[in-house]
Amino acid sequence: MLYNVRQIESTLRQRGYKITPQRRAIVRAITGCREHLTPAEIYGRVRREHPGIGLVTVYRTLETLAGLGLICETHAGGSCRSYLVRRPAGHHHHLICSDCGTVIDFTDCDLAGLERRLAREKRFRISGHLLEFVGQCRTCREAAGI
Amino acid sequence: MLYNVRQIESTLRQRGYKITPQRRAIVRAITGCREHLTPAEIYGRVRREHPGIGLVTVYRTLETLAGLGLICETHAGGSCRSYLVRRPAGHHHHLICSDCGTVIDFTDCDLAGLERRLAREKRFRISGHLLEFVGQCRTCREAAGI
DNA sequence: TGCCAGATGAAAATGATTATCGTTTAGCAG
DNA sequence: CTGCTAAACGATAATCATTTTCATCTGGCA
Repeated sequence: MLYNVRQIESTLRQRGYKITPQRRAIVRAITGCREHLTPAEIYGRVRREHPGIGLVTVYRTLETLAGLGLICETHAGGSCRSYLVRRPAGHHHHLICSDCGTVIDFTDCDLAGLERRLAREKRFRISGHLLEFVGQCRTCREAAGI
Repeated sequence: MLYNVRQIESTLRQRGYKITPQRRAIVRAITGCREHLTPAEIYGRVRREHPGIGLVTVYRTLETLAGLGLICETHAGGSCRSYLVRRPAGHHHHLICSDCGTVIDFTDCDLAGLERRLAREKRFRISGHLLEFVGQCRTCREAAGI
């Protein structure tokens, strides 16, 4: 289950954030795309229908949305640059295609056992983890095979 | 087991890379530190004993060393910026303290089952994964507790 | 309808990384 | 030991993502 425009706007309102045309456009761009997008890509899409918007506004809005847990980021795929992204609902991870950049989410990671063991052995209080698989998606594998 | 200066220089030589005083200094800085370092930090350390060195050389050398698998990177801790780092020997992961930045390596991740399942379900050919735990190390936990 | 805190956009600052290019040098051949 | 050459270096500038600043604008409430 992914958040839709209405849910995101409702959350923003509840937390005292104003609903501006810019924010609406950014939220629509993000929810309207199946793939993860960089801030620059989101800026490009939003500009089509909202030419006056500033890149700064995109950054600010993404930060706000990420802070509210409405969108999330990736780190692996190619360069480590902060890839901004879509909307989750709860704990999840990414499966990233190294060729085309498609990102697929998955939720069940089953790291509790490992986490417990590490916490004990290394004496850490573990608060979270980052897990990303990188590989070649079906489409790219078939394209490469030809 | 971690690579030492001699092993790294030997690998460089074998692959046809020249051993320059700058590379020596960079390798020494990296192997001489228990923690992960950013390119800027490495630059700072190397400059102490080799003031004329350029930051560009640090970047070039780190790229070379990473390409040869002699050093590795982190991504999680705080900002996603590419954290350059120490030397591994084989597959491993990181346990990062969110307070002091200490990085501890661990090797056994046991993700084979999950990887197989994802490959089957999502039709990916998985080539690698990134796994990092973030938490509070013993020292910082005790310091915070006081 | 008017007000004002919060939001915006332009422009500039910052910080990391990469590209360019003329100079230097490691390491090999002689 | 000496000279040669490809590789490496350092200074500088360019690029690119992100953040800061600040004057102006506006969503949403009184």
